[in-house]
Amino acid sequence: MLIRNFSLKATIECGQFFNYKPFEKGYIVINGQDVFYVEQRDNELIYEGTTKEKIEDFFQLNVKVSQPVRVIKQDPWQCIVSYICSSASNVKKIQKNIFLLSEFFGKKVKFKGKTFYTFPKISKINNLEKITQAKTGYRAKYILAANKIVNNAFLKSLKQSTYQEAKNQLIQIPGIADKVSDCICLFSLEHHQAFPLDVWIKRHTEEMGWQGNYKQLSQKAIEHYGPFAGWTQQEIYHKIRL
DNA sequence: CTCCAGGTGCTTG
DNA sequence: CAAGCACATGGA
Repeated sequence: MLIRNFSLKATIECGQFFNYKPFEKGYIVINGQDVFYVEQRDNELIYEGTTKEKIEDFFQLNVKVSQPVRVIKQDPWQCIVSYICSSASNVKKIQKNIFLLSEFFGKKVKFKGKTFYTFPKISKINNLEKITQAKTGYRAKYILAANKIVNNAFLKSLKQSTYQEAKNQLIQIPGIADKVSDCICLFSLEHHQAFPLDVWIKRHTEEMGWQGNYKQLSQKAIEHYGPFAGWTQQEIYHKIRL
């Protein structure tokens, strides 16, 4: 598949998505129940174990934004759990949480001669002791609560909601507030304007001379960067972290 | 040993 | 509202 102005490495590793493992010259990606392999060769994207349609969906190739770091569209439930884990943590530790949760509650699959685990389906992450064993710390009780609240009806409603409505539903889940709900909106619900404000991005808004609380800063960003503010946020975040 | 990490919840003023 | 702190865990 041909793809220009794109960096698979930057897109996978920039901290928006956690459930991957470097493999051969590319990555094994685990998105919900899907396990597949991707690799970039110049302007070409090679994949195995999945379909063209799923690759296009995952990297949102229908979105005509041309930049090295693309916003990934991940499985919403996996995204919810991942970002509950993200508070006061770091990428490496979040990955550890996700890998362990998958091992304890997910399904074992063989792919390219190795063993992997799919992300647990909704309602499967139902044991507080095991969730704690996944090194999730004080977030364990939030994950358990999320597992109770999130069901098919919740997800269906979430997918049909506007950005604001989705945020309102997400913050009903303990462990999810302004920042995490924005991450879920941007990284799994196609709300491209969502502009997650973490410690790094807040520094950027200060440099822009913007002031106010989370909601006010978020609105400023959307006014300034437009309907794809979230994609700009990823670029800014990537540049700051380099 | 202390500090802090892609925050959030709870308690106070 | 906004400020201050606790919260598990692991790396610097």
